[in-house]
Amino acid sequence: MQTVTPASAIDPATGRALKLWVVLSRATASIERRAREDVARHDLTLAEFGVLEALYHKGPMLAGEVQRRTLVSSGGITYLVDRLTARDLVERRPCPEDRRANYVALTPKGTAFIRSIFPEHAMVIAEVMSALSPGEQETAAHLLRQLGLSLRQAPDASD
Amino acid sequence: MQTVTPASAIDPATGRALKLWVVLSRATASIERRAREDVARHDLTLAEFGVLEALYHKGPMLAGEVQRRTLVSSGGITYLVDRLTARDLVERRPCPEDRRANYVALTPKGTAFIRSIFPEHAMVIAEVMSALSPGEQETAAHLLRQLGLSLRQAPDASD
DNA sequence: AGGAATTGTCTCAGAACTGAACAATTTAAT
DNA sequence: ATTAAATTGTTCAGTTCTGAGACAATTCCT
Repeated sequence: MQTVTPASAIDPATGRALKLWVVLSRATASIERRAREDVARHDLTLAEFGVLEALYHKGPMLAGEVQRRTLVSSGGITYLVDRLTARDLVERRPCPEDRRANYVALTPKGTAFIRSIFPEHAMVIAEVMSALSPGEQETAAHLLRQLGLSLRQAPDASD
Repeated sequence: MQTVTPASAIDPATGRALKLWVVLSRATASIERRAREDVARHDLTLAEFGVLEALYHKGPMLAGEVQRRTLVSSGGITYLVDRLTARDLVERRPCPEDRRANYVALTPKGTAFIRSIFPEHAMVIAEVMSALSPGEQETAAHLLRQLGLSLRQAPDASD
C-alpha cells in the first residue's frame, strides 16, 4: 500500500492559495470557452470583442489605454486594431497633443455592431453567472477586485 | 454636455454578472502573467507546467485524462507531451488494455525537476494570493468552484 | 538650447496553441 | 460474426497572439 504521492508536505497557507488558483483558473477557462463560442458567432475573438466593448463604454481612447485595459501585449493591440480597422469597425485618429500617439475609436458601423451584439453577450454571461446568487456574485467580485488591484499596484515590490 | 455613453441601460442582474466577469478575467490575467514569468525561468509555459504538476500529484495518466485536467485541446496535449518528451521530462507508455491509448508519466528526471521547482512556484502563488486573508481565500475558492462545476455539468442545457 | 531618457506605437519573427480530418481500436448492435 | 458507432490519440494547416527591437516624438536635465 502506498499513498498516491505525498508531493511534498505543503503548509496550509500555501495549500489554500494553490487551491484558490486552481479553481480560479478553471472557472475562468470554462467561462472563457462559453464567451468565446458566443462571440465567434460574429467572427470575433474575445480580445477583439474586448476592444470593441472598451471603446463602446468609454469612448475613443489612446491605443495604449486600450492595451492596458484589455491586458494584451504592445504588438497585440496593433494587431487587433489592424484587424478591426480592416472590417471598418474601428479607426485610428491622430492625437493632436502628441503626434506619436493615436486614438482608437468606433466607426458608425462599429458602434452599430457592438450595440447590436453586446446585449446578447451580456445575457450569456448573466446566465453563466447565475450559478451564484446576487449576493454571492457581489462577494466574489469584491474579493477578485482586491486581488486584481493588489497585482497592478505592486508589480514588483522587491525592496 | 453629454453623458459618456449610456451603452444601453442594463438591468441590475446583468450588470452584476458583467462586473464579476470583468474582475474575474482581469484577476486571472494578472495572476497568470506572474505565474508565467515564474515558470518561464525554467523554460516552461504554464500549460507545460500544468502537465508536469498533474502527473506529479496524480501519477501516470492517460493522455486524455491529462487533457481534460489541463483544459487544452486534443492537439494541444500531443504538442505538450511531445515537447516534454523531447526534454526527457515525461514519457509515453503503451496502455495494455487499450492499444489506441497511452499513459503519460514523469521520467525520473521529470520527477526530480518538478519536485525542485514546484515549491518555489507554490510560494509565488501564495504571495500573490496574500492580498486576501485566509478566510477570504476560502470564500473565493468556494464560490469559484461552484461556478466552475455548474459549467462542466451543464455544457449545453438547451431543451 | 542641446542631449539623454522616456514614452507611444509599430514591425516582425516565431511561439503556443486550436480544431478539423484522420487512422487505429474498441464497443455496441443486429 | 459483421457492420456500425464511438473513443483515443495524432497530424497538420492555420490563427492569434507575444515580446524584443526599431523608430519617432516628447519630456526632462543642465
